[in-house]
Amino acid sequence: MLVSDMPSKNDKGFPPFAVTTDLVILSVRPPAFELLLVKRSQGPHKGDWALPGGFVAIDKSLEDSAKERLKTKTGVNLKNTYLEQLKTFGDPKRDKRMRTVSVAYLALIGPDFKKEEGLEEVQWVSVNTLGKRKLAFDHDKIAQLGVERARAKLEYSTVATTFCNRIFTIAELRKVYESVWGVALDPGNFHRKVLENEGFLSETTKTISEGRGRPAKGYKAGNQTWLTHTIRR
Amino acid sequence: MLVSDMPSKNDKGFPPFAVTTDLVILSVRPPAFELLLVKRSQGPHKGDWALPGGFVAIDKSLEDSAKERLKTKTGVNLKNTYLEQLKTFGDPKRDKRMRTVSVAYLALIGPDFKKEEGLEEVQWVSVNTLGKRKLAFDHDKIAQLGVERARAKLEYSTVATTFCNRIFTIAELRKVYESVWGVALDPGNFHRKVLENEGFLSETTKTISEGRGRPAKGYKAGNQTWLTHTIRR
DNA sequence: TTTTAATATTGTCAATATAACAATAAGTAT
DNA sequence: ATACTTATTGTTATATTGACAATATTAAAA
Repeated sequence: MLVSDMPSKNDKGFPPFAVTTDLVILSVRPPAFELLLVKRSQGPHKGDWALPGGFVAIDKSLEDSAKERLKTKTGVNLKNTYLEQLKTFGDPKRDKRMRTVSVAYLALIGPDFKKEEGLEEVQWVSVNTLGKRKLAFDHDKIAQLGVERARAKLEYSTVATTFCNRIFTIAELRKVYESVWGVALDPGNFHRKVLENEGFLSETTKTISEGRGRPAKGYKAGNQTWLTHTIRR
Repeated sequence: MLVSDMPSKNDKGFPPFAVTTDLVILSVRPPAFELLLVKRSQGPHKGDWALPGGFVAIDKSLEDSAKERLKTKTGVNLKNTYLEQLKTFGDPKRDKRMRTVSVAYLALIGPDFKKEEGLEEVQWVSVNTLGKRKLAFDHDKIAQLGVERARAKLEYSTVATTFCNRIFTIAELRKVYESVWGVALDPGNFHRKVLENEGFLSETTKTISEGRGRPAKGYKAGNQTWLTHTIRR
C-alpha cells in the first residue's frame, strides 16, 4: 500500500508511523577509517548495501533498540563503545511501503569487535568510498552525517579513546586522530596537547613497546567527556 | 489503552507509533532570554504549560510539521528564523496514552513576532525559570537541551543574527550574546572579533542612533553559517 | 551655544597559545 | 657495540586573547 492510499488516522485517533533505528558504526584501524554495512536480504532495496537497522519494538526504547542491533552486528562489549543519537529522518517518500521515521544513531567502537561469521553479509568499508557508493534508502546521507559528526567531536570531546584498546599509547591515539581526519599531526605538539587536558587520559604502570623505537607509556581513558583545550585538525 | 496492552504489530506488519514534533522556540529581548510555552487545553497534562507541538500528519515532513506550528504560534516570517532538529525522544513511558515518538526542533526567532492574540494561552518565560517550573511530559529536559544547544551554537556559528532585526548594530549583536550566555563581554574585543569573521556581517549604509552616544554602523547578516574565529563565553 | 555624558570604535600591550622544528631519552634490530 | 626508530621534552618565533586605555561622534543637559 502506498502512503497516499493510507488512512490519515487509525482507530486510536493518530496517524500510524513505523519507527526504525539505523546505525552508523565506525571503527579505526590506522590508517583506515571504516564504516559497517550490511547487505539487505529482503524488503525494498533487497541486495543493496545499507546501514544496520530495523523496526523499534513497541515496548523498547530507541536507544535499547540501537544497542541491541549494535551488539548483534559487532559483538562488541557495550561498555567500551560510544553511542549517541545522530538525527531523525522522516521524509514521507523515503520508504515506499509505509510512512517510516528512522532515528539514526552513531556508534564508535574499539578494535576488538567480533569479525562477522557469515550468517549475514556484513562488510567494513572505508568512509572514503561514501560519495561513490549507492546505499539503500537515504543511508548515504545518514552515513555522511555520522562521519562528519565523529570528525567534529574529536576536536572538543574525549570520544577518540573509544576507538582505542583499553590501554593505549599517545601515539596510538594520535593515529586515531590522523586516520579520522586524514591529516598528519605533529607528534610532540599532540603529546603535550593531550596531556594538558585534565581527565582526558589516565596513567597506567604499563609501557608498550611496538618493535623499534622508545617504548611508550600506557594510558587509559580518563573521566572527562569534554576537552578544555580543543585539538585542531 | 495502555502501551502494555497494545498489539506489538498492526495488520501492516509493523508496530504503530504516534509521531509528534515539539518546538523549543527561543527569543532574545536584552537582557532577557526567553522561551515560548503554551497551556495544554486537552489530553494528558491538561492545564500544564508545555512546548508547542502536536501530531505529524501522515503525508507531511517532520520539518514542515514543525514550521507550520512555529508559524501559527508566533506569526514570524519563516525567512528570518532558524530551525534545526534537536533530538528525538521516544521513551516507552513518556506518554501514557500510546507509544509516542517526539522529534524536537529548536527555533530561534527575531524580535518582530506577532504577540499572542488570546485565542490560546501562550506565554514567554525566562529560560532561567526552567529548572524550577514543571512542564508537561519530558518537556523540561527538551527545553533545557534546546537552550544549551543555542548557547553552544553562538560560539561557532552565525545563528546569533537570527535574534536581531534585519539591520542591527554590533552592540545589539553583543547584547544578544550577553543575554544568551548571561555574561558581560568586552565591547572593543567583541567588535573586532565579529568583524574579523569574514561573512558573519555585511555592511549597510545605515547608521543607527540609540539615544546617547556615538551612532553605530548598521549591519545585515552575512552569507556564512560557520565562524572561522570562534567567540568565547 | 557650550559642556557633559554615553556609547562606538580603534589602540596598546602583556599574557597565552600555537606551530614548526630541534634535542634528548630509551628502547629494538643488526 | 652501533645504528635506527619512536617517545618525550625543549626552544622559539608567531599568532591570539584579554584587559584596559584612548579617541570619535553623537544626544542631552546646562
